[in-house]
Amino acid sequence: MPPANKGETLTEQRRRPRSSEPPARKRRDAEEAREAILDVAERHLVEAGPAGIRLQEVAADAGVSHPTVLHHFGSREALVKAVTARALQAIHRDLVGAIAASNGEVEQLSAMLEAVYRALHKGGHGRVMLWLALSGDSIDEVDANLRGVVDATHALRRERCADKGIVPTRDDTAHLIVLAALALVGSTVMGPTLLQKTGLKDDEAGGVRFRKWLSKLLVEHLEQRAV
Amino acid sequence: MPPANKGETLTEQRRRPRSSEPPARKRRDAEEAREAILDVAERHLVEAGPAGIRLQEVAADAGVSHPTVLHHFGSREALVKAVTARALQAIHRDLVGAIAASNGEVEQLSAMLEAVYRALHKGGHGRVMLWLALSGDSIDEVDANLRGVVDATHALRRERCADKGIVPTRDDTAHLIVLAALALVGSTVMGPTLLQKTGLKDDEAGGVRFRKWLSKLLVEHLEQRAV
DNA sequence: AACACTATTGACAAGATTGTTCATAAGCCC
DNA sequence: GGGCTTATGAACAATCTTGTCAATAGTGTT
Repeated sequence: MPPANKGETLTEQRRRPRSSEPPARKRRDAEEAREAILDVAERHLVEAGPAGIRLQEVAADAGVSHPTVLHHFGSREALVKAVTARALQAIHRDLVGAIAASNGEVEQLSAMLEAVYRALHKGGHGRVMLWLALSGDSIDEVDANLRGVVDATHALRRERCADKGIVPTRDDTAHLIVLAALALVGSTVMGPTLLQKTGLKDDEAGGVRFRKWLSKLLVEHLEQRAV
Repeated sequence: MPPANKGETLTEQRRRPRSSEPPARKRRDAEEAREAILDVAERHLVEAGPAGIRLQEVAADAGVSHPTVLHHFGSREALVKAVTARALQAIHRDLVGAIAASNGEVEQLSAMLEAVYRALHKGGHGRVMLWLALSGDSIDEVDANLRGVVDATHALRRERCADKGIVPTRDDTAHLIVLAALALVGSTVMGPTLLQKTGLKDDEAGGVRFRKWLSKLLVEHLEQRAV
């Protein structure tokens, strides 16, 4: 039968003296340890998604034992929540930074697309967004500002279109943003594959050319009468 | 795992007569059983990705025991390979069907986009493609015909453009296909979320409107001088 | 009806994974 | 230094997951 020995001797066994080597612990500040563990967990999140985060692997990569991870986060689920929350905040921050850096000048649309793509590519942010979207986790922390992006873009656009006497609808601008988001996020995961399978170059230059082409397409539309 | 007892009495135990109820087996043809198991496994693939396929869950949902699944597929990995291969063949078939159904007339581009989207949405094909792309599995079975799609589209386009004396480049057509693929595949996973977070309606009608808008955008470009 | 073939399953095994407990030790304050 | 807080890890436990093995039971063939 599995029970084997009963619990009387357990305390005895546990109190036996340490055999020989005191294995040199290093004690870090709690916040420091949390951040180090989260760094490792985020790499695993990017690579294998939330379901691929294993306590033992994360602990081993962070150079600690897995009970230490549990000590700092309480449970695996709490760790996953913490790492996704931190990753989504980083994505939000990087996206806002990328958009703000290239101020919404139409001439710089190509630069803006490139900056947003790099923000999504760096640190696997695009992958994280798709992992979470597929896994059913909410990504509210990220898209909370999408409405702001639409509104800001639309205001800028109406201002520029006033000269020509045409008034673009907000839905049109919103659709533009949705398309750009789908193209940029998707290309962080399927970009090289799609470029290669359509007969295009799948290296970095090929990606840059695609995004330049995309910005041209969008500018074409922006400078036309907007329905 | 607890060590439990050793194996001397195992044969004895195994040969003990069945206690009471012979639990009524139903025997299916091997091919039939394989397909039934693959159907269940594919649902799990759509829902949780290749890493989320569990032998016990698949077996339970298929109404068999997990050794039966192993009997038919040999190993979990072989099951995953079989289900992904079958899913990718189905995706290929549905995509070719959707593209062929609406013959590449520019006026019907909206209908074609809608048909391709429905093909990607039905049965979670878009989700499967993204799961596999994120998981690093190759999807060669699907995109083998992407080059064909590009070439066919480009031939049709050159024919139509001959009247106006402009010659579009193949790269331009390929970029169009890449953009459409990114938009349609991505919208099967992030579509409603993005529509909602940009302030658009996130129901089915909102999706249709986005794809109609996209077809308009593409037609605008197609009817212009092509660089 | 006897037999061969094989689809099916219960029982077991080995490893992986998460979580608990307790002793230890590192750092900090008096 | 002495004592307190707490970060850390060894050992253990419980469950999950894949895989093996042998017995059982349908199905068709002779």
